[in-house]
Amino acid sequence: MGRADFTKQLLFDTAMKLFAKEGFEQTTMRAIAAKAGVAPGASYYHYKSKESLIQAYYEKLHVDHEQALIDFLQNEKDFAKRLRHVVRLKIELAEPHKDMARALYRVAANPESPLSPFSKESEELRLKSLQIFEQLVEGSHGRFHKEIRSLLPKYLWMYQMAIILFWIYDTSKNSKRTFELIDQTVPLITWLNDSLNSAWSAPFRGKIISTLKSFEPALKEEAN
Amino acid sequence: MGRADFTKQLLFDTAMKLFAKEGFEQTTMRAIAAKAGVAPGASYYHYKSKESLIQAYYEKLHVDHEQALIDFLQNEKDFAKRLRHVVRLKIELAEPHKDMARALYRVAANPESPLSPFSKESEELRLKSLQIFEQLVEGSHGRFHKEIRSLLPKYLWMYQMAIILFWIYDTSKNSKRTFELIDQTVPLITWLNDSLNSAWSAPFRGKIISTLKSFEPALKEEAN
DNA sequence: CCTAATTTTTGAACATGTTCAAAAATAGAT
DNA sequence: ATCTATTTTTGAACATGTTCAAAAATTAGG
Repeated sequence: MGRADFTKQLLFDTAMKLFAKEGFEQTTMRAIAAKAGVAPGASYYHYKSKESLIQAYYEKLHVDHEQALIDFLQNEKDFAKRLRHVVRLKIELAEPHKDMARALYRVAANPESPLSPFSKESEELRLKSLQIFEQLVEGSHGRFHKEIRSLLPKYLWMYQMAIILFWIYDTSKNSKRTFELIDQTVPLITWLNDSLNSAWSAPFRGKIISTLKSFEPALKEEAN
Repeated sequence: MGRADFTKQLLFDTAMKLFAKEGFEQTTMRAIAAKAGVAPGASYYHYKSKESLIQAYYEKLHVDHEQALIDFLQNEKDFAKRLRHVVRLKIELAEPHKDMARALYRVAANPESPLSPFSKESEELRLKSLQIFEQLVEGSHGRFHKEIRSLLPKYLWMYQMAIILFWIYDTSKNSKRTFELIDQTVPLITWLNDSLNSAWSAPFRGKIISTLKSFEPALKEEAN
């Protein structure tokens, strides 16, 4: 690890510590640099902005998530249980740094920002996240309508986004309500999915699928 | 109108003009003050922050929305048509200032911010927005399950929030895709609502209603 | 080793949102 | 009208994210 890599890692670690202790807003770039023993400008050599430190964190979060899921997804094959666990785990891992999530979310709200979940710059991370849900569906026992099955990963990704959104605003102790929400919505999703296989839903199935198709989250590239 | 009110209004108008022309980020408080012919500090006497100018805009947007709906809601009684029109109109009115919506959204992502849609400070506006949906449901022909009917306004408000969220990220020309999304999801909502009245949904109805109840958006006050 | 090119670091300077004590304008009371 | 209290305005100063030219450290070639 060269001098530069060392400094970069040091800045990241220092920033994470300070963000956790003081909060994202309250932590100044000067403080990070000072604590790391470098000049303020150094931070900007390694990280494009204060917010890009967050993206670095999110990449790490994703890796941790993926890592922690390997065993589980190999053993548990029930769709509902898989979905519940994947989403709960994401929140559990993110919980200690909630205000970083909020900060990211803030910047991410600007579609032109490179940190937007739909931007070109974050495409790589987005696709990696998607893979988790592809894997989730892939290894699941359970009946899926053929077309639904191919759309499902993207929509489950969206579902996770929605849960994260709820969590960001959730002020209950230990985000208790978010976990309750997951526990209550996962069965609904399963039920909805099962319903789409039932005969009674036939008349509407086509319409639903075409809506789902035309608005499926564009995770790969732009098209207006 | 006293001197202060005049200055306040002048600052608001000037800010809106500059935001529309240059964008929210690109417009500096100094520029607003200069164009309005006052000192920078004056802006902060009348508006707590740059973002609070946005809230002022959102209040105005709401009033415009309400105003423009009066006639329509009196004449059109079909639920789906009412919902479609209310939500489309909101977007149409907001469209010219999309990047202000984005800026608001950004700040709003912090639940501790007074601009958060769930904060105490914006409770008044939130309740007023809710009233539109109460009115919408109230005057609708159509069958509603009794318990659903009382929950519906809040969830339609949430639906509108979701549409706004989509719109914020929508980069299609004139936000075309957002309007398509509205046109396609309104029938789905109607269908879902109708479905809940059907016999086949009986076994799940209780569960759905209790989930809807326990997670109904807390638009009035906090409770963990 | 020595030198030149490249990478990394520095720290002062800049831009902009915001604060604040002092000044100016206004309103109220006598 | 004069004095006092209150409201409104001013503009310099501050905090912090960020930039950038110069300096220092490192690497590569001979």
